[in-house]
Amino acid sequence: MHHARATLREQGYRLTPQRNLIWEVMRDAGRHMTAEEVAAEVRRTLPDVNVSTIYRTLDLLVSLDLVVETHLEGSACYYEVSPEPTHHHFVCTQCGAVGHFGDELLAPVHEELGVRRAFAVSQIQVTALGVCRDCQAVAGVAADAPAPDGPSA
Amino acid sequence: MHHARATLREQGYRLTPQRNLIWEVMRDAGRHMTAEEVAAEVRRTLPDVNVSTIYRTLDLLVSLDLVVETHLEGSACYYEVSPEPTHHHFVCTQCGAVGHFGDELLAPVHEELGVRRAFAVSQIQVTALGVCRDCQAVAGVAADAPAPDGPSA
DNA sequence: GCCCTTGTTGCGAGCTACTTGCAGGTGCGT
DNA sequence: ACGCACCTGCAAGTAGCTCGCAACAAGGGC
Repeated sequence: MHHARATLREQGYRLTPQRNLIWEVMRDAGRHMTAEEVAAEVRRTLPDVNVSTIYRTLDLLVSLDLVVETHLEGSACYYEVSPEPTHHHFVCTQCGAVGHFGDELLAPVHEELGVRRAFAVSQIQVTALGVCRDCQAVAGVAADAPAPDGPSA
Repeated sequence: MHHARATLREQGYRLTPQRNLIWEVMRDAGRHMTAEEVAAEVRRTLPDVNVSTIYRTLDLLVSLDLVVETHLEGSACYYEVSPEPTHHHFVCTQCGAVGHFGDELLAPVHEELGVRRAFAVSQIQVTALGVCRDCQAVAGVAADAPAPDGPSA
């Protein structure tokens, strides 16, 4: 639990209340968050934390492998505490629900790139977009009245 | 070769010089490009094409499945003419070289999501980051003098 | 070939997500 | 307790993209 603090200290970085809090927020959330969301959560405790501090700290945590950065769909970048084991995301384009699946499903990709093409893979980013079971059900019910193609939320 | 023009007309969109040119640029490039790069190339022929036209046209081509949108690393979004068959990218974080691999390597992922989790996958975006064979060779040679941790370019 | 309608374009302002430079503040080694 | 190097808040700046609007032009009808 104090893993991050130890790592920071070991690397000669200072333990500030902001860094502590940002780390705790990420740990407690246990899910991917945008920098904006992290900021909002952090400010419930320390209202004056600046967004540049959030970005700088997230970048620092990423560089220490304590946090990973993911581009799900959309413009913003998502962060979450480095998961063990590695996993990937699938996102429902209708309700935004996010699920996970394990890296072992990418074994053929690792095999092809690593072994056959001599490419040293450091990271694979995967995002599957589609429609989740629940939204498929809703779409089925709503099929009588065809939905407009814009998002309804 | 006039595939895009036919598709546009069929869907009731107008064939403008800008749209023609943007499509030709994409086809001739035969690689992924940022909107910025497309704009630069387009302006060699039509200097006054506005960036909003580039974005609108790229969005249109994406919506017609003539072009696909990909988030490689970095902030900008990349576009390329829809490849048949579907493929994914791996990017060398040192030299920026981009390679492709086929969607069939993701069969286990399709299986897991589609069959076992009832998630209707519409699109999977995969980007593998790592170091290509050539840069590994360079890194090996340079290993005598350890590199600083900041980017040197 | 010309006209008219309506889709398209260029322009400029605006927006989101993020970065940077700097002056003042603070963790922590001593 | 002290001091200084690292860190923070602030505000201005940037990249990449979007939007509203008025002028323009594609292409169907004649």
